[in-house]
Amino acid sequence: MALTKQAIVGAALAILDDYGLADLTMRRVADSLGVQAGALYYHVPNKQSLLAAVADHILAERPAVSTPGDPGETLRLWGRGLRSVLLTHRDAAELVASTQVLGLGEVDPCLEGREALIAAGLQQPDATMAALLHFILGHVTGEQTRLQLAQLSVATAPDEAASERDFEWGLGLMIRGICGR
Amino acid sequence: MALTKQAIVGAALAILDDYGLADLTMRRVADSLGVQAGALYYHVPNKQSLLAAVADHILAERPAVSTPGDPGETLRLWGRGLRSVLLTHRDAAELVASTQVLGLGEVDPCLEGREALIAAGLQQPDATMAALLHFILGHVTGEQTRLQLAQLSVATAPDEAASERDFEWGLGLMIRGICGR
DNA sequence: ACCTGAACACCGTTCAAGT
DNA sequence: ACCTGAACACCGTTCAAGT
Repeated sequence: MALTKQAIVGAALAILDDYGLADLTMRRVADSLGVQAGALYYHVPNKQSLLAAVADHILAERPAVSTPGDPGETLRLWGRGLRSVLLTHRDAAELVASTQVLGLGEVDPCLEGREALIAAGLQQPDATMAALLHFILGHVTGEQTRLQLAQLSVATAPDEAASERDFEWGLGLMIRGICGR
Repeated sequence: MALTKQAIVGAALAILDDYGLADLTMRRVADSLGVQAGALYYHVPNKQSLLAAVADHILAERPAVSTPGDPGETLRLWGRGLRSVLLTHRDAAELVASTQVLGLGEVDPCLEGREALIAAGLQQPDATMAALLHFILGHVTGEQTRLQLAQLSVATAPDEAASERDFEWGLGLMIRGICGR
C-alpha cells in the first residue's frame, strides 16, 4: 500500500507517545513505516510541517466546550480542556508551543475562548487569549518535562495534585483579571 | 592562554547574538575560540549546562527593581525589566524557558517578584510567579521568533508597538487578577 | 592538567536512479 | 507517481594519545 500523509502523521504521533519529542526523527518515522527516510519528503515538505500536522491532530481531539452564559466559566472549561488533551500525549505542550510560535498549524486552540470574550464584550480578545495560551503551554510543558525527568529517574516523581492545584490557581487569577472579579 | 568556563560562556553568548540559538553548536563555540570541540568538555559537562550558564549570564544583567509599597507596581516593573533583558539577546526567551523547565540555572528570575508577593501577604506566591513567568517567556519567545522570521524575510516586519501593547495588556490583566483590582 | 585528532552514532534534506 | 540508495553537510559526545 502506498504511503499517505495521514499514515505518516499517525506514525509520528505513535513515536511521540512512545519515545518523546527528542526521539521523533524523520528516520525513526520512516523506519516504523518500513520505508526510507527520503520517501517521507514526497508527502511532507519538511519535518517542521510534519510536527505541525501532529500538533493539529492532537488539538483536534479537544472536546468542544459547552458555553454557559458566564465567560469566566467558559474560559475555565476551555483552559481545563486544553490542558487535558495536552496531557494525553507525551511532550504535546512543547510540540504545540513550537508550532504555535512559528505560526504553523491550521487548528486555532483559542477559537472558542476568543468567541466567549467577544460575546461578553470584553476588550482585547486576541491579546487576552494569547496570554492564557502562554500560561497553559508553559505550565503543561513544565508538568510534562518533570514527568519525563522522573521517568529517567533523574528526579523524584512529581506531585500531580500540586501541579493541578497550581494550574487552577494560575487559570483562576487570569480569569479574575480578565473578567474583573 | 588557557580555556576558561567564563570564556566559553562569553563565546557562546556572542554566537547566540550573532547567529541565534539554532546555530549555537558546540563546534561553532569551539571554532570561535580556536579550539577543538572536544576541548570544551574539559570545562563544561555538556551542552545543556553551557546553555544554562548562558541563560544565567543573561538573567544576571537584569536591573534590580526598586520596590515601592504597591505590590502590583513592583510586579509591573519586575515584568517589564525581565522582558527588557530578554530582548537584548537573540532567542533569549526560548533559551531561558528551556533551562527553566529543566530546573537548570542558578539565577531565579522570580525572586524579587515573589518577595513582593510575600511582603504584601498574597497567597500562593510560587504558583503566581510561575504563571507570570510562563506568560512573559511565552510572549517574548513569540516576539523574538517573529523578529527572526522577518529577518529571514519569510514574514513581514512585526509591529513592535503592538507587541509591547499586548505585553502590557497581558501583564496588566494578570496583576489585576493577583492583586484584586 | 589541558588539548588534539579521530572516531561513534546519529541528524534533516536532496536527488539521481530505479520501478 | 512513488520509492530506494546513497550521499551531503552537519550534530553532541567520547577518548586514546600527545604535550
